[in-house]
Amino acid sequence: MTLEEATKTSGFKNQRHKSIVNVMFTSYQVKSRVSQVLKGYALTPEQFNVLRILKGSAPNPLCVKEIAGRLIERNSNVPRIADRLELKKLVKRSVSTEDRRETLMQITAAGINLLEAASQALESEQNLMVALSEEKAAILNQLLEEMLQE
Amino acid sequence: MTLEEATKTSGFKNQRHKSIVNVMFTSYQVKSRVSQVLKGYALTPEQFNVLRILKGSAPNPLCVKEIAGRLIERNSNVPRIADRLELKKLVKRSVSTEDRRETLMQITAAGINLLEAASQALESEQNLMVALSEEKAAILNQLLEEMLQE
DNA sequence: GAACGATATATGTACATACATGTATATTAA
DNA sequence: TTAATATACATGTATGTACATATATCGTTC
Repeated sequence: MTLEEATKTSGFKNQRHKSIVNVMFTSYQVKSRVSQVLKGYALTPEQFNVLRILKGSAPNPLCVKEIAGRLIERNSNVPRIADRLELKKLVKRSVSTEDRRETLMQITAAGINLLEAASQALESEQNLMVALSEEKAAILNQLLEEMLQE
Repeated sequence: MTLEEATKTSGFKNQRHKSIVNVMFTSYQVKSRVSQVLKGYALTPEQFNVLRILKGSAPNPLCVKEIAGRLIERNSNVPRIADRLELKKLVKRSVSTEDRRETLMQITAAGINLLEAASQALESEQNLMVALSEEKAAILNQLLEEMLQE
């Protein structure tokens, strides 16, 4: 499905205006496909990202602030995502002894197992999600980064 | 802020993998900037989009299904967005006489006024949001559309 | 070391998405 | 024409974002 079909709109003021809508549309499509794959593991994209960040630092725990700082969506409410992950026993929480204000989070063995299975599923779907050559993907990345400069 | 700074990640498996994260990151940044501008008009991006769609068909009303079909985010819950717009008297709802299952929505004069003011504000911020030439924006659009093909 | 301001996290509320289910109306089939 | 099915919308629940505020702890200053 193309952007125009999706929004039933053909009148963009200019290419830059179209880029704004296009980036949001493409992001939505990609995120939907990611969500579908993760649903098989009962994970939301946000929960998956928190697990991924925690695995990156395992076996060392990370504090909530550190996790929030690595998420794309900066206003994600890490304590509440953590609530759900803890209920599923995918992470453990503890109070830092160095700074008792900090809540440390650590991925559990069950969390690592689930994350690895989900990651593998996502990886094998990547070809379906991005129909671009490496060369074109590199150009796309360049343009996306340029887009946000001021 | 670049993608790598934002996510504190430098290890993408390949350019296509990076494109996935990059599209979501750029979309989030753009949507945040749009939200900021719209906040001055007490509108969320979703409310703005519904108003924009209704203005496109004004003075003819549209049914809920039709509006939902034109939104990027397909699972948006139009009745609830409509609730909020109606509270602010920006839209009117009525039952269709042709098919009493349908709820017709129509933008009010107040809705048109607010939409036009907000649109103008967004337009004048567009240069801040998209730091691309028209030529590069056209290439970006081409690549984004190619990305989703199967 | 007590008071003050800063910081880390938690929590409350409004809005939104994702999806299941309920309800009214329309359409189709028997 | 009635019964079954489909459609359009509304509503309930779980999850998440955005943002304001509360609470505990830390660091600093007097």
